[in-house]
Amino acid sequence: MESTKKLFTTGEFADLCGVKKQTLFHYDDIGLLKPEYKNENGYRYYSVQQAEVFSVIEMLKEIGMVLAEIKDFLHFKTPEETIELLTEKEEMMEKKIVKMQRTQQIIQNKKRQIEEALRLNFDWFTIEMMETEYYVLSKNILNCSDNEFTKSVMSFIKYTKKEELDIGYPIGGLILQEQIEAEDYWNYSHFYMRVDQPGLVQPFIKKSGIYVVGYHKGSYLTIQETYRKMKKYLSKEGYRICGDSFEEYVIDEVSVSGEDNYVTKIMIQVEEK
Amino acid sequence: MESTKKLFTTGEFADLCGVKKQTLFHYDDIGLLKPEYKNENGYRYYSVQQAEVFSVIEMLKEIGMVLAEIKDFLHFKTPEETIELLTEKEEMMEKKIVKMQRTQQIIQNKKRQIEEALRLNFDWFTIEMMETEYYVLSKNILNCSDNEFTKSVMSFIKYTKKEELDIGYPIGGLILQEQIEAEDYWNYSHFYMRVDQPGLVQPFIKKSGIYVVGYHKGSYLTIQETYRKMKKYLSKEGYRICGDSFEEYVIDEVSVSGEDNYVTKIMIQVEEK
DNA sequence: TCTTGACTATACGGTAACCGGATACTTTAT
DNA sequence: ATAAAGTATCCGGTTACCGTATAGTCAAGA
Repeated sequence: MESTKKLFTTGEFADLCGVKKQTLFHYDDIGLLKPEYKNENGYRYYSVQQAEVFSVIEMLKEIGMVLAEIKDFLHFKTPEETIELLTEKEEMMEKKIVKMQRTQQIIQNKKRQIEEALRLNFDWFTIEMMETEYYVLSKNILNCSDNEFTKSVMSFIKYTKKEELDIGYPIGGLILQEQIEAEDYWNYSHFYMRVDQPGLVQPFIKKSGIYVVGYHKGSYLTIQETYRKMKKYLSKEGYRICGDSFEEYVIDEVSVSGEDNYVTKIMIQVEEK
Repeated sequence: MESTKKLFTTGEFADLCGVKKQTLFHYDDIGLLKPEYKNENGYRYYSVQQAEVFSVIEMLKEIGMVLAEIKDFLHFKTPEETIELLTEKEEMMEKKIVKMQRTQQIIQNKKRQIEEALRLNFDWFTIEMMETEYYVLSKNILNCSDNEFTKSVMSFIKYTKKEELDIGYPIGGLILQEQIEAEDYWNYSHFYMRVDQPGLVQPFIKKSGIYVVGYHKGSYLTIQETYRKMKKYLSKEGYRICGDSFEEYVIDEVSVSGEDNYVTKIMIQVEEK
């Protein structure tokens, strides 16, 4: 709305739109938003309406269109096409928002994980009552070759990505009771990832019950030390292992530098002797 | 979790992470994510843990950190700092989400506006009962100079931006009853923008009542034609203008090309003679 | 009317975070 | 041993600008 053509200079218009003059030069260059009028010396003058156009450009940018697309759109448009595009973009926005909310949840979970890790004492073992938890498992990787191992990791990680199962919980490794007893500590049977809701796919269930919980600090190459101490602790306290071992990196390269500072949480179901 | 160092080639790792090899080369170049091991021929090999690091990098990117920042962060980190950063970024995410939701709302309103405009007949006038609506107004711009005009538009638009009042409704122009009667059709008294909730600031109120509603197609320079027709219509139907005129561009450069296709909605409160 | 200071345009270079292609070399499976 | 598939490096290009230098222009006051 304006009474007569009252125009803005590039500087004013840039200020109005909250951008640099450069941006307007650029938009002029690529033909996205040409000033209403250019005087004989090349001075640009913009109208109020163009501020509306500018804000639409900003909006379309925000929903992920590149300038060239926006230009095309603003050139060949009918109200119907505009509605169509807006509808399409509205859906994209929705997806983006959902993705960001998921990321937010991941951040929260990671934070909680680190906070928990900060509060704990690595040298102690505890016996804890644990609730049922649900996991998705990778293929069986017991005694597998390097090649099969890499393939399994890949397909598992890609699977969790595709299904959007990663919500900030770490990837865990499952070691069967047999392997623990045989001191075959680096022979995982599966990878796992915790999921919140039992969901569509048949989940693996970590039974509720009493678990020994311990933390190993340092590279996984030295994890046998912690397992040995844990076994000693268990026999002293009168417990016996009665399930598989769940291993999770609770502190890894993400939050500290160097393997020596990694922390692995170990959980094994036990029973009183 | 892994039993022994089983490594991925660049191609495999890229596939695993869902990116191009180029990205990994780039991250290696800038020192953001260096492969665990490089053989004598320069072949890169990545570990499973690095996939975790990669996904954190992606997350940090998503929340708006540039690679250099991410690199710094991943280098000088303690769990405490990680938490601090995550907390900060979590808030940023929240704001971003809110902003996107606002954009979504704007899109919805624009769509509705265009849809309404598509359904209407430009050549008819109607008498409608209208509910109370709330507006924010610009400074008074009656009889003002070009310079004052531009200044007022600027401060008004900047104000609506700052206060985030623009939720997809068009900027409107208010013409006082006097001006309408004097056929002084381009002398606006204020700009306005409709707001949903009465909010903090003292809003201007468009009273509920009966309004004549008409649409002008074409440049605002020819709007007097529509006003004349409207007046004729009103006297024929036995109505008299009893309020100011509210003008809104319902179809502008945003959805069509060229002033000739613009559509201005005109609303004036009336009473029976 | 002239001067001065604030503003403007153009041109050129640079930035981030990659992408794609060309070329030459390695690995690996047969 | 050989071929197919994969890899590294170099180089240029991309998008949406930002900064700076230079030169020209505008507008307000003396």
